[in-house]
Amino acid sequence: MHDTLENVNDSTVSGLGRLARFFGFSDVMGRLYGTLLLSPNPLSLDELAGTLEISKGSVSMNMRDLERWGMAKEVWVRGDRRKFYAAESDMWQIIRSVLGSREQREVQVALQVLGESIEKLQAAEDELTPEEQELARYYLGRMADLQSLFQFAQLALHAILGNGESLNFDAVTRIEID
Amino acid sequence: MHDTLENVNDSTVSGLGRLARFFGFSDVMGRLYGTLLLSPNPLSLDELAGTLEISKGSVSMNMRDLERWGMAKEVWVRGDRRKFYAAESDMWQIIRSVLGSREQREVQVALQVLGESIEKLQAAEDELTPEEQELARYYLGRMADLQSLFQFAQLALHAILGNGESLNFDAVTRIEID
DNA sequence: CCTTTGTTTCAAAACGTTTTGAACGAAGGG
DNA sequence: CCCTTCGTTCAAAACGTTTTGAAACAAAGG
Repeated sequence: MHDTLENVNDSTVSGLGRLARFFGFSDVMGRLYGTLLLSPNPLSLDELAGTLEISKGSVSMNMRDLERWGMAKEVWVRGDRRKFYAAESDMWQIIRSVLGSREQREVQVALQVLGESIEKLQAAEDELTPEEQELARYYLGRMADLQSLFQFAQLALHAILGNGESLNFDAVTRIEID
Repeated sequence: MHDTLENVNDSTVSGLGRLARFFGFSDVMGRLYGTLLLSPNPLSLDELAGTLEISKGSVSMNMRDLERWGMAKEVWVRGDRRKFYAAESDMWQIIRSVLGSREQREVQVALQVLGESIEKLQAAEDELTPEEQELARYYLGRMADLQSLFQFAQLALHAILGNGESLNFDAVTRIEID
């Protein structure tokens, strides 16, 4: 295969590995996704293992995760018993899937815990010594700061995720914050 | 100290550890920041090591990183040779610092690499066999997909970072995507 | 200067994560 | 049925990261 094609393939695959890492996935997941993305045809487990030079076991486990996140799907090839995989090509859907389930839940939990902390601090006021009361007030101030931060994150996520519409990248041209 | 105060402290500190991890920092950095955030007074290196039950060496190194990212600052106490630290309380500034330098650079690099790949593919067209040409065209399609994705990320970062104005959380109320 | 107190550095150890490969299971085909 | 091919699982090994603690260093104060 021509050098240029190989170079482009390499840098894309390793770049997607890096991106996967950044989002808290494994490097291998990103590389598998990249390999599939740059393959016009679906690839078998053995082909993936061969191309990336990793064990079949690793491919098997990581492909399962990729499927769980909707980043790849199985493709059935008539008359072939093997599993073939293709990359999910709608990247916006992948972003939505990750931001919408994982990230949104994180923010949700954080806000929940903060809310509970605030309630507990307020409820306990009577039992506190004067010094403790002062500290409790201080804590309440910091809790409020953290709350604003996570509320902002929630707003940003909602804005990006929209109201359930699928969103074409090329149509995304303006984001505004007041 | 009252149970409620300890519980709130614990969950905040460990929550910030989690958040730090999420952003690719060390757990300890987040916990140190949390401890400082919930302390009305600046804390010394030994107090931090004692509170979090980690070694002084670890505190020393992680506090340096916190300072590098502008998440904490030294506070000089008259007549005391020790270093005292306080959390940077403007969280928006921290977000700006992280998104603006680290994340933005990542996106920048990705776009750069993609651009180069596209150029290389176009430049090499003449040297390719017909099959390779077909693959090259396929690659160009995928490169374009990735480009849109990173361009979107760039837009989102710009929107959040604004044009250099400092941004009050409570004033952030609307993000729009068309 | 020397001592004391505080901080930084860094190699070794502890720890956690990822990868492997062999064993097992499943699913045809002969 | 047995044999072959493919996929999955999981314990052990490899690997990478984080933590520690001791030694070096720095900065007063006596």
